[in-house]
Amino acid sequence: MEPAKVRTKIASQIQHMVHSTIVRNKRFLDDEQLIRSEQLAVLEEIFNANVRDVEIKELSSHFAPVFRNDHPCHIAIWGKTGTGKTLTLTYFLNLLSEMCQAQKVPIRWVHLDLSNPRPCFRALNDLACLLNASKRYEKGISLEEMMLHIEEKLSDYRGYLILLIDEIDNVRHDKNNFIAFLVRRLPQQIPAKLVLVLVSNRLDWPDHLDPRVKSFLKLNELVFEPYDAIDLQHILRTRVEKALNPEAVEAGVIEKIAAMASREHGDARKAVGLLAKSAYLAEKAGSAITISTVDQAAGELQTDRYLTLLRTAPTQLQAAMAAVIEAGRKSRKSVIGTGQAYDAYREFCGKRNIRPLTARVFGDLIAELDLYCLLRSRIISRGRYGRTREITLDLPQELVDRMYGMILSDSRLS
DNA sequence: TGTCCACAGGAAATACGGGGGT
DNA sequence: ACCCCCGTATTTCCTGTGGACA
Repeated sequence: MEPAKVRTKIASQIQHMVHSTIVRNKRFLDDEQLIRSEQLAVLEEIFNANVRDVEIKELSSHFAPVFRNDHPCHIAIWGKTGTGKTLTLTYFLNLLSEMCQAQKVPIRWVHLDLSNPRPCFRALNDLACLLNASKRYEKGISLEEMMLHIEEKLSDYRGYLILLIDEIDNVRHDKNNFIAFLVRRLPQQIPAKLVLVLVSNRLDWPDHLDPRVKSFLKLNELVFEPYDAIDLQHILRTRVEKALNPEAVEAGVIEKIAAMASREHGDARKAVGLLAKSAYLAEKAGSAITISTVDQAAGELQTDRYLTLLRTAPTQLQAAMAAVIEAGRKSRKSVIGTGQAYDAYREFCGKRNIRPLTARVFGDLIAELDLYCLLRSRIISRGRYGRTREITLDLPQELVDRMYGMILSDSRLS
């Protein structure tokens, strides 16, 4: 085909895609891809629907002293992942600073995101960067100097300073040092009115703190409940309007996704993920999103979860899984005993040049796989023929085959 | 009723590895 | 750079167990 024709053909295909598409704006199905103003727009709509109303009210009353020139105390926020802690706080603090500006109250807030773990030094360095107090260091500067940088930078700021510290329990090693700096030292060294907002998904993190630091840490507490089905429906509707062609979403779909998500975890991100997957599947099939599309999408997400779980698992666990699959194929009965599985495991390790572990650990590996629901095992007694674990693979055959293939192709198994 | 199978799974011993101090 | 220490992974050792079978 000559180039010009190819070009018109592709162009018409694209045109077609644009018109027939279910997904209008893919980015609204994934928060990572949204720029800040878009995120806020989404939030605006969600909060207008009274979702997270209680929490916003709590926050408002906590920060109300700001307008009376008082000093609010620190606040700890707890809640599971996907309950919108970060987003709600970002939204709220933006709102707060707007109001403060209107009333000429000097305020500043920074968001220190520790969603992946890092040592005290990194956390401090990141904080310093956010405050424009220093450049990024790999090493070569002591904690002390870093703290001085921060203090110096803030030495002439007299307004409110709000530090939103996300996933604070991710500070490894000398967590005490980090908190102590924020709670005890910093407020004394700088004139600003410091308010810490400490976000975490573990209720028990202050328990590991040095008691001396802990006693200084006067906290107000706020817990984010998981979203319920109604909240999730609001959230999903907003996304459908922004990201999809609403006509392509059949009645009941949103309700179904919301119900599934709230029953399982109440995690909004996962709910939106399910919506995204459904939309993707429907688009591929050229149909609207129906209830059965959602079921299919949920199934695929489940499959993906199993596969990634296994992919990221330690080699020995993979080997154990592969051995169970092999043993299951060989015996052609649905159940296998620990002994057979262990034999298969040794054989597998021999072939692939892995050092086999003892039967004792192998038993623990099986228990772990059971925990992950990758297989099912129960202990039975066969009388004088001994006691053993009865291992069953009751996952769909297709999934088992994919898992097996994935393990074999793993680069760590040479 | 006692025996004995074929493991489970707890406890202690030991090997390993990585971080922190010097 | 080196070593030491400590937490974790693994091994070793051992006791316990439910029920078929004689």
